[in-house]
Amino acid sequence: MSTPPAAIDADLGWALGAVYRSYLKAVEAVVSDLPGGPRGYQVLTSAVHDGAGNQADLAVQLGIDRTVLTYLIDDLEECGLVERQADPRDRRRRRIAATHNGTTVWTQRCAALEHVERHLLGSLGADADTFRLLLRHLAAHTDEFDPSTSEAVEHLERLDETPNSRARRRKPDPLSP
Amino acid sequence: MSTPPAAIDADLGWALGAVYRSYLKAVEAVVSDLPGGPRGYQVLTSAVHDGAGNQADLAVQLGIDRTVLTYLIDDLEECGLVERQADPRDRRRRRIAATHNGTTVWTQRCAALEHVERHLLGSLGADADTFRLLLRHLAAHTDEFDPSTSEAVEHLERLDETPNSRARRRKPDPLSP
DNA sequence: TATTGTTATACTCTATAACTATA
DNA sequence: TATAGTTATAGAGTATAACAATA
Repeated sequence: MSTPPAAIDADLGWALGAVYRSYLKAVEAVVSDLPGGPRGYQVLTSAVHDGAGNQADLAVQLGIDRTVLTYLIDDLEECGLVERQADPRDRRRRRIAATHNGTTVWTQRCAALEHVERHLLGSLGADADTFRLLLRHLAAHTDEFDPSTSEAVEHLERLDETPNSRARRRKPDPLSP
Repeated sequence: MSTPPAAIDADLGWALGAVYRSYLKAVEAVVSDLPGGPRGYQVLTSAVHDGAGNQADLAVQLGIDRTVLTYLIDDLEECGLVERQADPRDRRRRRIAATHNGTTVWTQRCAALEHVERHLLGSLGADADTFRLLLRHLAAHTDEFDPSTSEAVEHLERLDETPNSRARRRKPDPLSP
């Protein structure tokens, strides 16, 4: 067999996953003692900057379920990094605010993360800033992408409806092309 | 409070996560009927291109445990997409090869994914190719990054050893800056 | 009635340990 | 003895459903 048309290196999803895993591994040393690890740090970031009005919005922003966020904030609050403040205008809502200690901890970790990220993007050389810029732009515009309106699905030939079974010991139907 | 120094949008980890989640959501419609979803597709990609010599290498490449890969290949094999072939030179090793059907399915999905990815990166305009290039470069060089040798950890002020407790109902020690 | 957040519970996904077979 | 792969099991992570408080 000659050179394959597109090896796994060409797969955008694989590359995204590989870089993301690499990032998580690199960052672990800096934030592993925070409850929730990298995600706990992101909650702290949002709290320091008053990023989200309430928990529901914050959960969407972080891509997690609101019930998961409850436990996460519980731990951060018990560590004295953030605190829940009732919104006087809507007493159902809770504003997540960083404590003084939380702000100090965040500032330190943020500086350390800058070093890690610089190292992580080091192989890009002068293009590291370009990558940051493009990635930030993408992240800011993800909500504009609606898969349901994509023509990619229509492009895909119709397949027999074989629902994806993740159950381990179930014999799946063979996929026909 | 004036403009915060660095909101969550500036966080590289958040941006990576947001884009990665967006990718997974976008791709789901194309690969959801494959066992393992996007990851099953990646195994199929590797199988089509003879990407990994054995399962252990493939597991490392995909960032998953080898025991997880076993179940994943089980399902793909039962669907008739890949098959395990014993390596004649080391009969412990199994080569994961795509079946004829698997190659056909992969070719179709790969074409559909191209559309999804183009749509996903659409907001970057002409810079989409640049982003792909930089991301691929990063993914190819992730192994060069060793967090243990990073100066970022030394940059971080020494903290009391407060191991990260993910247990839900345990009172964690308060973090001192 | 709808929404925010919480809690209990069930489910999914992943990792650990022990095993077989090959080297 | 060490390694590749498998299996059973335990564990971590996540989501579903029911609830209380507020709108």
